[in-house]
Amino acid sequence: MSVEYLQVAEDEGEEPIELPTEEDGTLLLSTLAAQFPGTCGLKYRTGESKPMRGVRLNEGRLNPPPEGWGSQIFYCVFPKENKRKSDDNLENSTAKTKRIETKLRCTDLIVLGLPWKTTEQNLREYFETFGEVLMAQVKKDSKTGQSKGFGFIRFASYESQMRALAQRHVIDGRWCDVKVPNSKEGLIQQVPCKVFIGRCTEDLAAEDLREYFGKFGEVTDVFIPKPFRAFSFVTFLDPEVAQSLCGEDHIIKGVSVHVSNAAPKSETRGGGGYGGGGNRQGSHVANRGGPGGPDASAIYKQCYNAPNQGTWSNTGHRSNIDMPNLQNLGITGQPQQGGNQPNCNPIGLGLNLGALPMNPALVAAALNQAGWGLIGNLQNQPEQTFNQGFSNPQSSSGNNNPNPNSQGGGGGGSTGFINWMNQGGQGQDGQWARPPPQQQQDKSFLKYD
DNA sequence: GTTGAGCGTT
Repeated sequence: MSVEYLQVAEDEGEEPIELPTEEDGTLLLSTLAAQFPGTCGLKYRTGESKPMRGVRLNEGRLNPPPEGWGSQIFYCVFPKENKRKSDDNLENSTAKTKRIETKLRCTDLIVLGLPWKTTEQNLREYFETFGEVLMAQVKKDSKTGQSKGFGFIRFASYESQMRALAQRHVIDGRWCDVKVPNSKEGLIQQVPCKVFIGRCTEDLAAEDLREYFGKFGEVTDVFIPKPFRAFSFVTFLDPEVAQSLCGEDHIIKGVSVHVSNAAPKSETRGGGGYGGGGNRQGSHVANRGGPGGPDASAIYKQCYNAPNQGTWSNTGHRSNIDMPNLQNLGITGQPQQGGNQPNCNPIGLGLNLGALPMNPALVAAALNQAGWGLIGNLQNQPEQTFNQGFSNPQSSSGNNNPNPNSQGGGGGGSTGFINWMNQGGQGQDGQWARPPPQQQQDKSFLKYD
């Protein structure tokens, strides 16, 4: 049998090297990353003066273009870090860009939930797609050599570390969590990644915000409430960047917006509900870790049904930085089979959506408080996981398009819940067009008057 | 040869 090779270069103008493909014609991302550490994908030119085209990535395998790999040269794609160099046409192009170079030290990271079969080599190869891996070890029983199902990794760059911490992982077919050792919640940001953008106008689209704020650091999410509420949220990969922008005024497309902390103004109204529980060290940030309520995570655990190997494969969400780290929500589910799931309406954990006079802004605020600040990202979840209980009659759930590019909350919603949320304007008075099916009628902590 | 929340024999 002959192995097919394709030519890959780090960038245009660089000398390509040949990489072997697999039997099925795909190129393993790990193969690619072995030669180009830090790569997260491939792109290629379809013609002169045409834009680059991305190569499909699915389950760690890069799929050839329809016409095959051919003899053309493919170029590595690297995670966007410090994109722009100089922005002279910018009102706000101060030395801020430098802030994102703030280097924070790396720590060992614990990887929980490894399959028994995963070796240190596997572990290393998997995480090399996030950046240079300095150390990878799988803890084993000293006698039997059997894996204990967890291990440690160490990245060379804090950037990579944050990327790895920012999402859940599927390693050798199993959901795994990456955490800072002995930090209970894993990705608890001491500093919030999310900022509140006030004074937005309606023509400030998610893409505008993403592009503009992308100058200061990688933007992982943009959320614009619908209907229009004159504010939005921008989430950065680097909390330092988010922090550095707080309190500032920025001009985007001629609109002066104000950046501030994404903390909800009213922490907990009336004592009931969420805010109080998870608060630590006086921080009241929107996207701190898990829900404050003690039983919320239990409900999440019950509800969450991680995709099994047979179904997650066609979603293409791996290596997607936009994928929320569900462990923050108390979700540690593994693919589980059978069993009656309880109500999987995530709002059912306390938000009574059956109540009528509810507007999206309230929900957004409540979700924020409940630790669902990443809600804008959840549309990237495989439908069968997130959409349970939210099957929108308008969104045919037979459609399993990967929806690869997160446009934040403003993007073309594809999942039932997001659609449902975004339908807020369709009803009269900006009310929710219709409550989702399967809402729970009991405990409501949200008060609106 | 089994297991599935946790925290690293060096």
